[in-house]
Amino acid sequence: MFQALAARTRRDILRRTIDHEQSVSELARDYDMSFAAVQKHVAVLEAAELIVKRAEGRERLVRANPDMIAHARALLARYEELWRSRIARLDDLLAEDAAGARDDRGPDPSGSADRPNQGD
Amino acid sequence: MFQALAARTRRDILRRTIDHEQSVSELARDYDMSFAAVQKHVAVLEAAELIVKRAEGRERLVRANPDMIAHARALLARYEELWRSRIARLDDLLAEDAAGARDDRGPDPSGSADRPNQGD
DNA sequence: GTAATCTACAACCAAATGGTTGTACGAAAT
DNA sequence: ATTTCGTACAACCATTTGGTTGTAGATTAC
Repeated sequence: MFQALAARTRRDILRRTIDHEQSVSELARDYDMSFAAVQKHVAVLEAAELIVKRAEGRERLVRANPDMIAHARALLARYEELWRSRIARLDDLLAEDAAGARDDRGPDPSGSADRPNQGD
Repeated sequence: MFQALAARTRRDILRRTIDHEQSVSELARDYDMSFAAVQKHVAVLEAAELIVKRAEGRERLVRANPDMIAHARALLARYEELWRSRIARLDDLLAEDAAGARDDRGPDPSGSADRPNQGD
């Protein structure tokens, strides 16, 4: 699933089909690549269940599957949950430790806001 | 970034380094692949800023960067936001349509919004 | 000092990925 | 009926990916 989300074109297709369902050729029209290439991207998204297809005449209408998007988000949320529970554990340790030596060298979650630019 | 999250081994490294920072060789010890392979995975995660490395003697200690994980999650949340706003728009359209067609006072949210998919 | 350890990096390889063109087939339009 | 359109799929190609081994530089241990 993350593999399916890894290509920009596929994320764009996903975004567009959230808005409203579109046929494969409608989608393909707006990308600077062949119809077959877009069709393969759609197939990858379909295999990951991030979209669903529906036949209407000779067209195949594509729409996003919000359940799967939510699922991806939930997986990442679990990582954040791990992080928060780690902080909670550290807080506990520090609270106990604070009675003894107050050492200012440690993980600094509040100030760890590196620039979250670049890298999609 | 999604590309960096696409490989299971890398997601596992990420999960492990959320818990506590570990050296590259500590990480490598638990995978059935060469040290160099793990090192390359770490490099990919580092390039995506999903982890940061810190030198301590001859070791390189790896820890997850929760800001970047939150960023990934936020991107997916935007997709969900698009989905919700699409629903909201459809509700608006139906409400306007009801008000325009009739000189009736007030929208009709009771049961008329039953078909959010055009032509399903 | 020398040896062992941890890391980085280059060169190489097989497989997957992202793209192409060409072909084929059902549905729609003429 | 013939053509056009929308789709699927195969074959092919270049690049990337995920892995390997080997070499070299630091740092630590003996």
